[in-house]
Amino acid sequence: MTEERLMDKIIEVCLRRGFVSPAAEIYGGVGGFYEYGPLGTLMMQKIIDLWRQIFVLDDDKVYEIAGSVLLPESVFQASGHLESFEDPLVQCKNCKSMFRADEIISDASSIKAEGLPLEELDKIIADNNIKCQKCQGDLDKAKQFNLMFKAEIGSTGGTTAYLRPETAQNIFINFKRLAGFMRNKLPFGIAQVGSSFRNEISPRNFLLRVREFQQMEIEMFYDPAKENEHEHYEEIREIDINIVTREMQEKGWTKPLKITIEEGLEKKLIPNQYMAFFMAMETEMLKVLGIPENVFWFRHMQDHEAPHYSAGNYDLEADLSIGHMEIIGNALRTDYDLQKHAKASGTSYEIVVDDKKIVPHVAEPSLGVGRILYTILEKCYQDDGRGWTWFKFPSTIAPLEVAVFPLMKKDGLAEFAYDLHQDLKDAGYLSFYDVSGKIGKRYARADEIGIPYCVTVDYDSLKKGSVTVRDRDTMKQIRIPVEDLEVVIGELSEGEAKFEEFGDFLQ
RNA sequence: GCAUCUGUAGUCUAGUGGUAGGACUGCAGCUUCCCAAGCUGCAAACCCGGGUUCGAAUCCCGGCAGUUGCACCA
Repeated sequence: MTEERLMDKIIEVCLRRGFVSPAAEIYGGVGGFYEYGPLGTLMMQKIIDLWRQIFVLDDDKVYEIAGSVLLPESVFQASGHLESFEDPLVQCKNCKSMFRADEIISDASSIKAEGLPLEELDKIIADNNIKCQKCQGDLDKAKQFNLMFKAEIGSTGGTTAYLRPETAQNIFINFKRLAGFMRNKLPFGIAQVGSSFRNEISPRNFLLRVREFQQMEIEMFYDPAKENEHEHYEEIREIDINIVTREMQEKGWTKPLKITIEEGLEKKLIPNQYMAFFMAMETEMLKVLGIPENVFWFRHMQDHEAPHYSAGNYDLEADLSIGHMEIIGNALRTDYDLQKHAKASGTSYEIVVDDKKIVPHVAEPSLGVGRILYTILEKCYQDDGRGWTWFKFPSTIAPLEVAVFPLMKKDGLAEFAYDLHQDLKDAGYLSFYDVSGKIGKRYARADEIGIPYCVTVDYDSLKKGSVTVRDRDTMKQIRIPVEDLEVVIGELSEGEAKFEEFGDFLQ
């Protein structure tokens, strides 16, 4: 008997219960693309809503935009993506290993081959008799591997364009107008949520490595001279975060360091208050989403791991069943992008601060919706060993928040229950009504998709006007008057009251 | 991308060169029924294309998709 992987169990539930499925499945599918079903979409919306509340709506200085997904080549020429996305690769004819052409050349000779055209790379490899690093076999011709999806705009194919590999570029290329909207006063942030595309060589691991993904990003613009004057610093100063420093990585670490934001800044483990703010809020957000604090941390990435635009990356990694996985990227982009676009376009991106002209610096939290969703699924997945499984979602993320069942279909119970369900929906709850099958099976069906509370209408409901409420995680029940139902569900969902506060457990 | 193994109803599977069974799920109903376990009935599948063959879902080739390993991952 082989142990079934946790990821496989989660995929199975996702397919069967309408969370996520492969794109174009009836035509054989297409690697790296997924479609969110009814429950997956509800969860995705809840993740985005929570992010928007925390990072955008709660902050007067942050506004959200919706930019174009397809952008002309000039944007990526300036941003540096064209250059760093197009790696020339060579393949060994014998063992089929792939190498980066410029790297294999610089390893084997003193020639700097970065950025050279393919023909020259081929010539250098031939002239210097460079062989495969593994088996000494002959190398095939170099070819470009482009991680951006290319498109042609116009019926005659006049303009080359690319699907954006990150949402951020929309914000940088609109900086002038956005700064104008913010009345040219720093600091301010521009947020965006939407699809980005990367033509990954080998998509793998379900939602974790995909070619189209939803990002939630903010570009926070600030004066680098005031990088430790964040408006909300006092509110986050004492929040605990987990961190893995570069020093720890060199020594080999087993457990992340738990420190307060304040300590992190004092010990220079966090570069500035803007990065600190995002790290604190991300920690809080994941906890609200049902991901325990002890399974994720911020890792200060090594220089060679950081993106081309970053002066320092503090990625949030989670401990998943398949290993450590980057869920959120926090990049210190400095003035890299604004300078690049200002120069390439001839637009001035300077802002006057204290009578001096500066180009703002940028701190960027980039959160992957799919990766966060998968992490929630994995961390909330419960298995009692008898083949019963359920998701222990908090109400904040549960795709459906309450289920209403009649104990039986007859004697008016069904009608009573259905009206109750409608009332809950009118009150704003994501309610689910089910009459099919036995009551126990309906509880199981609700548990499997993580509905936190089940309300059952029985004969006492008709006689005495009371219903039972069942807690998913303990399977315990209480009986409450029907008129209290909305308030009780509301307080339970908000986490304002404990289940047992509303009545004695039945049986 | 290379190598490897794999691809049968919604899910998990059995199976033979002569077009498929099961379990669970789903649906309809019975059972006065509060934790998926009773009964009846219904629905539902051989990844796609080509080849070999009288005949292939079963053999071969190619594609697509997935697993694992390598490589890649701004």
